[in-house]
Amino acid sequence: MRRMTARPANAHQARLLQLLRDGGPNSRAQLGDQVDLSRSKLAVEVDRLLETGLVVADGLAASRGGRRSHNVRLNPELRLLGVDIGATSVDVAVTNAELEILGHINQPLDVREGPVAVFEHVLSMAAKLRASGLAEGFDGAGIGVPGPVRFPEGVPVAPPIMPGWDGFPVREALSQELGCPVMVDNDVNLMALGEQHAGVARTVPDFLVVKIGTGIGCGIVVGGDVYRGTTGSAGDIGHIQAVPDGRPCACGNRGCLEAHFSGAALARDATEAAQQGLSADLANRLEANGGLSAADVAAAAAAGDATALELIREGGRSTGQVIAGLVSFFNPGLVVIGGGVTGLGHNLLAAIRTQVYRQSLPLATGNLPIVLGELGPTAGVIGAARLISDHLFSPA
Amino acid sequence: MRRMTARPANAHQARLLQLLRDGGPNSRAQLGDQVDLSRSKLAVEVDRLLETGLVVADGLAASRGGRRSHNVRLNPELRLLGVDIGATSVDVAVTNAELEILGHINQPLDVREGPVAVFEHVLSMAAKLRASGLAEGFDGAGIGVPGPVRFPEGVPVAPPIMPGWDGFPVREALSQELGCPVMVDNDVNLMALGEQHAGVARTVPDFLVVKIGTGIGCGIVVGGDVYRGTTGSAGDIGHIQAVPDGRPCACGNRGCLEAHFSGAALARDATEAAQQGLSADLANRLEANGGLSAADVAAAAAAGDATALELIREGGRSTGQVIAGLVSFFNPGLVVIGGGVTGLGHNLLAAIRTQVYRQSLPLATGNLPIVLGELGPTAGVIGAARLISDHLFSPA
DNA sequence: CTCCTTTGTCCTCTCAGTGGAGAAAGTTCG
DNA sequence: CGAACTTTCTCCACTGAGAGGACAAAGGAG
Repeated sequence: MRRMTARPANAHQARLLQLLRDGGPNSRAQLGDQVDLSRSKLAVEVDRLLETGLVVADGLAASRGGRRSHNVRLNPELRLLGVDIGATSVDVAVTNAELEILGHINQPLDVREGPVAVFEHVLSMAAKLRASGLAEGFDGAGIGVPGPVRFPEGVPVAPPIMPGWDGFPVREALSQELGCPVMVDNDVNLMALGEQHAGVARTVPDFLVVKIGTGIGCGIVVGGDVYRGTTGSAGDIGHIQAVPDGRPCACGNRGCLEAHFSGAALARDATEAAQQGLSADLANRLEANGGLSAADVAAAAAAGDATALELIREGGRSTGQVIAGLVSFFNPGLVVIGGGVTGLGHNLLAAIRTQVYRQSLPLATGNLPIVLGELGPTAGVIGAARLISDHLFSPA
Repeated sequence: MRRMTARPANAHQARLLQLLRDGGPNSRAQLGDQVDLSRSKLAVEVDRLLETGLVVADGLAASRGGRRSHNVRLNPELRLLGVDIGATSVDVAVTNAELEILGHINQPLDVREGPVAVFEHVLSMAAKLRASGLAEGFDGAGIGVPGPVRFPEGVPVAPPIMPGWDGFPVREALSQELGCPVMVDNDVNLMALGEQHAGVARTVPDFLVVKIGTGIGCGIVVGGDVYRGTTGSAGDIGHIQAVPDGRPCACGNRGCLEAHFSGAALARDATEAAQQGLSADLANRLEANGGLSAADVAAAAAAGDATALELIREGGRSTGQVIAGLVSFFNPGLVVIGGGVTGLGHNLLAAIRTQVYRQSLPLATGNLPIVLGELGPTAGVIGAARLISDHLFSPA
């Protein structure tokens, strides 16, 4: 289904669209306060945007002491698709042009089933959202995948945990299927974009987002822009050595952060502890569920289980150790912790904070907040919508 | 002594000045090939630059098959001062506007003597260069200091190795003394700027420069611009933990990279080895000089001394360990090794390379050159000149 | 000497954008 | 209720940056 493909004709229009996206419906006068254009020029550009259909009239605004102004807003019919493909599940959401989530579906799915199978699921999830009346079609889609991406082309490159995706033309294929522009990025970068747009990082130009899920990755934002590195693999911190001569890792080295702490590692450690009889609580959960996950450890810790708590602390120490190095190097204004294991909550956060504040120099940590992400499981899809919105709302 | 304070009036003029700086004398026609301006517009801007005196006529160019064109060049009378204050010595150089070094003085000097004493030396060195006929005055100066700097104000902040400099208004004070615009930055950032301008990093947008001198620091270039971090301490990698529970460091932690490898650490280790009788060669040098420096270790290694070689290898391993983490995180297109210990040369480089290529993922290291800096001791002063030149050649 | 290429200058035309003036629409206060 | 003040929006003349073409100047190739 083809949709309106209008794009802003110049930087002014792009700026106006972004203001309307981030600030909601607005009057010409208020827009004028923010853009340093003469009223006449502003009126011309707004009229042109109205002509394209990207922007529509939205009634009268409240008076600010004089004549009431006519509001404009982004066309409420516009629909963006945000897709966040994780290692073990997929999130698909529909948003309007203001990036408000109108519908959101999550479904477990192993990314290793390969691009064709995964996209079948994604497309059927998108169809389901469409069928429920949320959208007639999509004006753009952002896709997050759990591995490095050659960003300009939207193609995964040598992704360790998703064999079969290497070189698959994700952007082109989905653009064809959906009939709309598509942008592809690493899932961690999208999480960073999400937290920047609607979460804790709204006002910070330089920050890091550490996502601890099945694996561990890091989103890097420099001067308000996501930094992706030379080959698109920036932020790949899962295989930084956290423990010298530590556990063997799938990558062939020893002591990688991911081998010592991640959703997968934590589940494995907990299972081991349960089997060795170190924790009755964990053993019970193991027996009840036939397996243990990070969520079980979180629950056990919340119930006061010392072993679970120690596992979390130990993981926080390893993670904090690595983050401390990144903080010294990058000197961010904020560190956001997110991903599946945010369920571990403040126990984890406290362990990470302790380690970072102890190991980095005061100048770098002096005024450095280390916080949990605000958006939880929606960070990825909001970031995906933001990604494509930035693309659509930039000069053609 | 006051000099011409003309600045480009717009972005076009700034761009032209930068082209003339980086490409040397050039004809209007050739400039036109590079700037996407109409010939008429270009002529107007060049004429205005000629009026300001920043640019002067430079005779006729060779024919390109038709009428010969009139060359223009940056005013050869322009003089920039590059100052690189290290922990134990100071470099001062004079360049023309094309950043060619016309004169260069190095002088040992302990930065801990404090800003007043150091600037006395710097000013007298500048006066010496002036007296030798290289300059009548300076149109701008760039200053590098061995510690974090609040860049916009040009003020060192909480510099560990230079007590007494904290908050000293370096930029303002020197601007007053020299009567010209001054910019101040971390010495490692200037080294990065230098290698970017005239060294190995000319064509790479994202790269790291690791400077191993008395301490260890890292310059970060993102998208062609130096990244300085939130508080100006980005790249401060000397206190990243390289060896868990390793040697105590002045910062209060243990196992910091700087404690295990740096000019200072290497000299100390070598002295220790000599005293323990592990190396006859080093012992001889110790006796001859009354002390050992990194240069002695380099000489001993070159002469085949196994102990010296092992010290270098061990240091390279620690450094490589840390760099491997940075490479995974930052995914640079190039890593440059520089600083005082480049005398250790390829032994060090080989050890670093081995460690990095082993520990980082192939996607990040696949096409990653790790090389020694090209400019040696001039990188800092060239970078300093480049810094102030970028400032002068940007719209006012 | 002729023809072609390159360079530099001049002039006109276009168009984005500014900065009013003034009309339209509301509020406040006597 | 009306007068005075505010705010919003539209219209229009004016400015200035810049493009682009015509043409002159200067040189090379044959």
